[in-house]
Amino acid sequence: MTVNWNCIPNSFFQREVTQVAPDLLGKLLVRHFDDGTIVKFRITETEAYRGGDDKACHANKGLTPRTRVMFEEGGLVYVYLIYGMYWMLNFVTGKAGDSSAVLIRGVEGISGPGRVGRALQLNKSFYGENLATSERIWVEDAGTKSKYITAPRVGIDYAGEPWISKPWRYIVT
DNA sequence: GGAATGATAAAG
DNA sequence: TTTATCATTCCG
Repeated sequence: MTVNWNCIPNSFFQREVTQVAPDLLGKLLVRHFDDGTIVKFRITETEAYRGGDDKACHANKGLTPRTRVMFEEGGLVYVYLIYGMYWMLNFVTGKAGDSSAVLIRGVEGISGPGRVGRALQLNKSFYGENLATSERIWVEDAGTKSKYITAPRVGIDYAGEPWISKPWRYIVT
């Protein structure tokens, strides 16, 4: 069964995270639920988390079992349970060893990254899911380009400057 | 402003 | 083992 014939190839994600993040805006996040229902969400807000120097990126605190997938090649899913109740949805970007990822911060009709995870009924089984081969979650090109603005990222005060001020948050206008 | 709520990581 | 820390959201 090829329900995801239109999914974006992994090569899309294997670029600079600061390019992938704005490119994801306006694209369709597709969720195939266990009961067969397919729902498509238009991505309206993303944030780039760059490996290497960026202290706001989880992977920068050190390679752990949880952040390991970010060191893999782009096109994988990184899900993270925050505050014990919300699953954050991230896409791993870059080549193997780059430890970069894009946080899906908002989709159309839903504001807030925690609510995105709840709407998608995410759980830890999505950790490491490959967007190109998954039959549960993937991304499609909507064929449209969206205008967007940039802004500083949210909720990363612990990272300190200059990372707090980096305009790596992308919002569809 | 502060609580809810659970996995993770670091310390003892 | 315990404790502090969260890429958040909702209620007052």
